[in-house]
Amino acid sequence: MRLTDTRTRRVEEIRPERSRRLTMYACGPTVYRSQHVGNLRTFVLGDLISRCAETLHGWSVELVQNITDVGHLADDTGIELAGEDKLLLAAREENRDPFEIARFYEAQFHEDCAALNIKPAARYPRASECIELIVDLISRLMDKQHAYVGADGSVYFDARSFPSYGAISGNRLEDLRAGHRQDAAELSAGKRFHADWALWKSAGANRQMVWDTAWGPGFPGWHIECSAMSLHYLGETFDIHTGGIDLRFPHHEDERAQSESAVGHEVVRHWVHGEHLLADGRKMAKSTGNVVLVRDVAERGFDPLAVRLFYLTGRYRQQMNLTWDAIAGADRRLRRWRTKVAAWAEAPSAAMAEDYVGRLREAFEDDLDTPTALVALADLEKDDAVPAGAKFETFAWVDRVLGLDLVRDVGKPVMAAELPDGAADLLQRRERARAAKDWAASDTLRDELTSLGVAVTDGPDGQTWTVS
RNA sequence: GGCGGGAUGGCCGAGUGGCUUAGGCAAGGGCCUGCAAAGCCCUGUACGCGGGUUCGAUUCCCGCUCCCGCCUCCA
Repeated sequence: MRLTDTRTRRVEEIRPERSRRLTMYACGPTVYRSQHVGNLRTFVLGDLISRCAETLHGWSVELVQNITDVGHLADDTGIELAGEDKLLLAAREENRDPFEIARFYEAQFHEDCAALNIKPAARYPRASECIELIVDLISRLMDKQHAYVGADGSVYFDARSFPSYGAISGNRLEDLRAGHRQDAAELSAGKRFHADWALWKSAGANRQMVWDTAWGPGFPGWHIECSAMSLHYLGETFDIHTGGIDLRFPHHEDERAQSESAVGHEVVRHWVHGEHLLADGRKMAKSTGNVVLVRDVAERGFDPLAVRLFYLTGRYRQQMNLTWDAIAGADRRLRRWRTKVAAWAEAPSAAMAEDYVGRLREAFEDDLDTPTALVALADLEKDDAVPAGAKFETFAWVDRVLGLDLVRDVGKPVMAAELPDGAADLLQRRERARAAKDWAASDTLRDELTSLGVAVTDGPDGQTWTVS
């Protein structure tokens, strides 16, 4: 398996350190709002790596994904307003327990992942439940002189104590512009150097989500939880760390500095970053106002997995521009494939089409070249030389990587679908109308059946129907 | 100012020094149908701008323009 490593800036051969077990950490959601399809794109990236490892190599995958439910959550005001649970909104406005909010969005995150066929991680540690790990790690960094208590009582990491700072992002400490987006004085308060960052934030006036420590009451900084969790759950060396490209700096740079300063060597063997999903040509973000949620896709009548297929039409290292036309196109292709796969499943069984399997395998291995894999599938779909049974087996196999539920409709026509009330009668009347060549009545009845969710098709042997 | 990624036909999006210049969706034509839908077959339109290298560049080099992202909220 080859993947582009952000740190080495090259495509690297991935071999698990522990021969057949791939260890991976995926930066997870901050659960104070809904995850949008841009966030989900990155999670699908991790899922693709997992599925390739399992399906193509037979490796087991140990994936850990954090749930950030403390920290910068505390002073963020960006909560969803439209279509949200009113109780939740009230809780927020009345300054009720923020953990209620966190748990609500955490549950929603899992639902959205399930809708996109993202396989669950082995663990989803919550930051709020890893405070001990975090405090221990900060203590180690203090002991090793990589951290200090600032003038404001917060604990900071001393960026200049980590010589290879910038290895992932290409940034140089001396070139970073202090306070590029915020007031420099405010940001640097308590720090010795503007690029230092908080490991432990002093509670200040906050009363909720605050823990007591030797440095006083407070809460963890943004980056430290990932170091603490990954070191604890995956060990001092693990294979792959994924995340969105925006996390490359400062989040992953800082995480790397913390982890390596603590253990004294490189912890993450390969950093893999997914590019952004754009909408209207801009990064999808709440603040930009171009957010699309999984439920928005469903509400327009599209299968959420059309979004997953849409991701697959581009490479993970490229930005993609989301349009509803593109989603509609993916949705249509998805339906067509499912219908065909179901039809092929009825044919005599046959072994997989090995030449196509080879093409597919090679595409995935080549830095997750999913567009090329989809081309191979399009070719296979139309290849008359391949028996239907072999097409079925090959599509079923590849779906273990693609995760598109391509076999969803298999066996469906065999099962007797329940007709809605009155539909059987309409069908009988339509059959009589057709026999009498009363096309006007036939069309009216077809419309009525459609509104009941029964799709009628006319063929040489009369009408057939399916229930949607 | 530093760092990272782009600009391909109506839309999305691969890719390549020339060879049949992906694929999907849409569109146009056809088959099928009483008419549709679905399905099937066929068919266009392209490589941001200006130089250079080359027999030949969308692909390599130089310059330019524009776009997106990060520089301590960010997938």
